[in-house]
Amino acid sequence: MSREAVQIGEAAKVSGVKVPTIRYYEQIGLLPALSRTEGNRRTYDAADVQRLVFIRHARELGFEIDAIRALLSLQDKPNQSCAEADAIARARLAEVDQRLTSLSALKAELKHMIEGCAHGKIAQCRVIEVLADHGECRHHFA
Amino acid sequence: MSREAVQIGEAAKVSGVKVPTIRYYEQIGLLPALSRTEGNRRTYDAADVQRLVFIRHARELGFEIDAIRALLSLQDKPNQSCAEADAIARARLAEVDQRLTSLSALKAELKHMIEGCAHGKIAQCRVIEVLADHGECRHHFA
DNA sequence: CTACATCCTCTAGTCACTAGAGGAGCAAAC
DNA sequence: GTTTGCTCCTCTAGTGACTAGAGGATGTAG
Repeated sequence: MSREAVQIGEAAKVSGVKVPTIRYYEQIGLLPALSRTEGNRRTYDAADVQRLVFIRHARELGFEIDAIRALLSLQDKPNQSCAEADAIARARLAEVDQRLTSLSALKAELKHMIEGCAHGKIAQCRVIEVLADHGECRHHFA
Repeated sequence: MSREAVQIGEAAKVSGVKVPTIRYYEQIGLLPALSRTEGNRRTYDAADVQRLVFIRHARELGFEIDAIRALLSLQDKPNQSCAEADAIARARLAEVDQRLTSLSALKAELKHMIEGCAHGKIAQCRVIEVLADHGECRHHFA
């Protein structure tokens, strides 16, 4: 119905992506060429804003721009076979799994640190010790 | 006993921090001024290597350089109160918790996508949808 | 019609590295 | 004793993903 097209400031407010970042995303080709007003201002319709929200979420979750680009390319051609999507999804899943493992370990360590700190001096804290000595950690993070 | 002083390559191998990164850390003052050999080569004793391991772990776990600098400064004056270290740890814990929540949700959706993809088209996958619409997510991440 | 917000482009800065050029030190092989 | 080859040195520049600022155009409200 309504051709609700907003300008960049409103798009930023709604999507949660900052104005210069939106322009940056356009520059690197993460957003398609946008329509402009007479006065050369970018306009964003609902789909564009949706795309921005998607990008923000993915970035917050630690996806790199190239991974997001891949996912977006899938979104743009939704009738293809799933082989490609499957490959991308599996790769991301592996990445996510590894991140989860590392973060769980970190969480345990941080809790431990805070508990240790509750009653003492740094000399008794294990923050540094834990991070310096932590034997079973994984070297390759992401 | 042994004044085991190694050169940068060995220090890198043992600590898991790359050679140029070690030099970079020295440059930004994360490592103290190092002793050099006659031929101007950096030498690292056990404590230096320990410090590098500590830094690597902290970086892998998502600590920023400034946070690490703070922790190291605490390490260097270990008789002070823990308040500062505690604050740093608590801040990280909150962030890590949030990240864990988001990643768990994403993992579920990626699994769902892979399952869904086994028999269908991308149109039936929910990853993109989920990332675009995810309502209960938090905007302010770090 | 003048203020003022919002937009435009462009360049440069940030963080935490990473890569490369060009050269010196040092150990062993010929 | 010199040549091969490895590790090291400094220095500059490049990366990813933004972020900040200059300087100017547009669009709206009083």
